[in-house]
Amino acid sequence: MKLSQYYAPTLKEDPAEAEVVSHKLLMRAGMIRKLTSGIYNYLPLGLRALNKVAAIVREEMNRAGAMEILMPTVQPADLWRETGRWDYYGKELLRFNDRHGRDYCLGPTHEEVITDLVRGEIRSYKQLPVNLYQIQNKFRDEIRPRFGLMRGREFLMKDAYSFDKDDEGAEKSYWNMFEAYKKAFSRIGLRFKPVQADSGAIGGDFSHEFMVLAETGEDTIASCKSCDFAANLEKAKVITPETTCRCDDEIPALEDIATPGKHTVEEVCEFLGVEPRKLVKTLLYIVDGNPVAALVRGDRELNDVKLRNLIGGNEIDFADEATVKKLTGAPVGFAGPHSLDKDVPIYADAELCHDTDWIAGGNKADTHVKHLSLGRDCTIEKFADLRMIEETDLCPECGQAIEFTKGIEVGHVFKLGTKYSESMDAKFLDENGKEKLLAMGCYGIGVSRIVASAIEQNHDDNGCIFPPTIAPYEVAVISLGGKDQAVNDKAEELYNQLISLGVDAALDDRKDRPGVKFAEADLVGYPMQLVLGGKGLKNGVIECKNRKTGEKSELPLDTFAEAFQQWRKQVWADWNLKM
RNA sequence: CGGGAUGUGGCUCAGUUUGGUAGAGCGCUGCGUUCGGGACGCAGAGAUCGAGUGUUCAAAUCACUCCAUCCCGACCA
Repeated sequence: MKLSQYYAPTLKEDPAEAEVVSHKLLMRAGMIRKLTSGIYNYLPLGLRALNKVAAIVREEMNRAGAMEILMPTVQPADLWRETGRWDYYGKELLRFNDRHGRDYCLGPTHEEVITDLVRGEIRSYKQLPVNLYQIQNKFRDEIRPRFGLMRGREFLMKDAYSFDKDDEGAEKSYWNMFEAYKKAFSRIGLRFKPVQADSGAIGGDFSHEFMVLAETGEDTIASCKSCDFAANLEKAKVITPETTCRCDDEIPALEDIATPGKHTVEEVCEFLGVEPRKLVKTLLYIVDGNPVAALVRGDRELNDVKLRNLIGGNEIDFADEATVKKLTGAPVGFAGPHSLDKDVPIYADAELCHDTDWIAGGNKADTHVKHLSLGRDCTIEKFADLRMIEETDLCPECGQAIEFTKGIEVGHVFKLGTKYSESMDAKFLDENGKEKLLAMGCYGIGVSRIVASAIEQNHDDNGCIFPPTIAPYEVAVISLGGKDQAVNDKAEELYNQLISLGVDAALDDRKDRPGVKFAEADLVGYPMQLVLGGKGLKNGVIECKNRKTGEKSELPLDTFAEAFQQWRKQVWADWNLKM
């Protein structure tokens, strides 16, 4: 590629719309341009990086035995109605009609289509297992797209679906994908971590997310400093130390206390002069249309995913003001567990049975109660792990200290079970001639998001620092010849030589001043830069710079090919990558 | 959807308070000088001031409506 003829419009200043580094640099380096909110054009450089990521993912998928297919972006509503997700999926699903008024949507994921594709075709256990994948644009009408490629509405994704004859096989497929993901992300050059995750709306038995470790990550990971444990915050179990249950301790009778205008835990504590840990926080939720109360200690956060999973619900939301008033008889801020509407089941965090004599809301305006006993004064449906893990908590697996880090989710693997095969009636005959449901798994990788997260993880003040495996071009040959044709000719010769060696090389043969070329090479983030000037040519050397380490040295021109390969090996080694 | 902000040459922004000739820097074109870390001089091109309606002799500027974008929140296989 010759830069003099290339389309890569760079920007000197950060675009106003960009907030995070990857977005700013992707724009500045001329790799992407926004079309509209959350939807981007890929320019030549950006597309090349994207394609390189896709190529690595494809190779690892193929190597793992998956087979590539391509499904449509437009999907008929009927399939989504079969699984119930037409109603359930919500506004994220972009729906529209064709000229006949039939309902369609843009595919945010393809469980329905793939299941439809294989049902009827897979009739025998002898055809199993099968793993099919595609690399295709997805569309999700995100409530709030942001951060450029990190959370777009249209984005490139690799999604794979496995079909097995039984649970054991499905689990094998799952771990097979898990390993393939580790290989792919390692090859790309990312620092990442697989973490336990909630399987969310897609359902299923268990699931892992692959997180790229970066400050700008939208997710928080709790990981153990001593063992392998790592989990998304919403998934992380909290182990409550075993102590005696104190719910039935003898304590004074329940008593009202006036707390005029004190709604929050903080206000109540300050007003009464007590520690938040002596309060019971009562939270009212609506789960699939039914009211539910959840109790956590005053100084804790409720983890609503845990609550939802405990109840086995789908949709969970805070109760609105009117509902709270109806259930408690009081305005928001005074809910308590002792005199709630009888139809509201109460779930309490496990920690709460280890103390008593609580302060809680009074279910009356401007009133709280003291001397509350959960055993005596209320009916608790169940004590369970309901709270959010905190950094001071101990590892749920080994009991050692944990830490919180930020991560970007670039991959997610799910063991689905028979959720979709059941609703879509995808069956086969097993060894005994018995009809059985296909055991499924699904596995996603955010290809475009990887490009952004690679930049989040690897950049400096001057621009991107691409890992050599996914850089748009691995090497930039920068000619500083100007009017000195001998230098320009030699630079072009070296560039051609690199190409014949099978290296993705770019030649900066533009008429610009050296400073401009250096600045842009750093901005785009070619992992290797080769700079040829008049002096170098005279001395028979070309200068080389490792973008990652900043290290500069010289390569002899007479044994260039050999010297280059050696240097290249070193650069890859600095990335911890194998060629 | 709730809260906040912004919309002025391709880009970054000033001008709006107090209505009166549409600006700067970067980028772009031409000429010249310069040429190892985003050069300099001279001369140029380039704008329905987000859209509509209204107030006014006069609107980028005031009022109303709408649209778009960004940030915070809820949401998120």
